[in-house]
Amino acid sequence: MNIGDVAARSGLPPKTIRYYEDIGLVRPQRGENGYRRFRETDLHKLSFLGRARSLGFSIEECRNLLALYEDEGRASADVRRIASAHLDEITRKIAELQAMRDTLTTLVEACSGDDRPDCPILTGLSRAGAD
Amino acid sequence: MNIGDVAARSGLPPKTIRYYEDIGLVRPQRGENGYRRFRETDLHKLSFLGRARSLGFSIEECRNLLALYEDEGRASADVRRIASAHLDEITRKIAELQAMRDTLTTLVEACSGDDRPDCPILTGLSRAGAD
DNA sequence: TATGGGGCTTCCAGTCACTGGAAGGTCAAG
DNA sequence: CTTGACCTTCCAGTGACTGGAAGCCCCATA
Repeated sequence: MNIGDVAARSGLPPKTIRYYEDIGLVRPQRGENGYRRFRETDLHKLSFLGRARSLGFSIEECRNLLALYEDEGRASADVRRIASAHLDEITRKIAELQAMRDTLTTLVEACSGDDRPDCPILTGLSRAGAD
Repeated sequence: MNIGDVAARSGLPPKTIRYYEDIGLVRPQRGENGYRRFRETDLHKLSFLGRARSLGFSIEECRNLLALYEDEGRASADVRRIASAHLDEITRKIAELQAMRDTLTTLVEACSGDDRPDCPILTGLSRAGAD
């Protein structure tokens, strides 16, 4: 398979696949013309990476997950540890965003949104009081 | 005020304040020794920026908000429009993170997390099925 | 007056995970 | 033989800082 084929089948852009090779996540072979030649296992890896990335795992986390994926003697505890840590991080981010949303919702609802200059949003942003 | 003073009073690191000057968000004066000299209005702007950033507004959004903040003839509708768009974006991100969390939670709960290699998390990441 | 320490300056490089674009080689169809 | 799609590499840019180096400046103390 050429890069375009794996791109279509994995859902990843060719640029991203080249980048993943650059950083050592996949190691496709090369044809005589210099083109990358991907095997089925490469495709599986890339699909795995695409799904892990879409769940928000960082590249380094993906690298570790991929290593465990390929290690037949792994302990599932190691996988679980990575996933749990990531889950905590996601939960933290959700809480952070919800706090932003709550504050912003209050401000937006208080703003008349007309052609007058008075604006509780700007007041809220400029006030030194409690956030 | 020197940069250390505004940093302490605004809560922003000196590096960030210099960066904000670089990109034209603040324009402190300069003393004879080359040091930045901040006035109270500069401090207000920086505090405003700090709060807007902490609510997740991008730098460009901050720039626009700051311009409206300083424009006595603004229409609050313009402020509200920016804030509402940002609110929508936050809501979208929360939904995205919650979808990740749901999927991940299911996977993590299904994983025994012991020293055996079987792992539903890895299976979930490698399977071609519906996400 | 020397010196020490902290604060200030600029500039360069790195972060993360790509993404865009330029310049050029390769391949299959018509 | 040409056209156009595909492939290659390399360089630069994104956003919003952050770290670090090299070098002034200022003040207090010995």
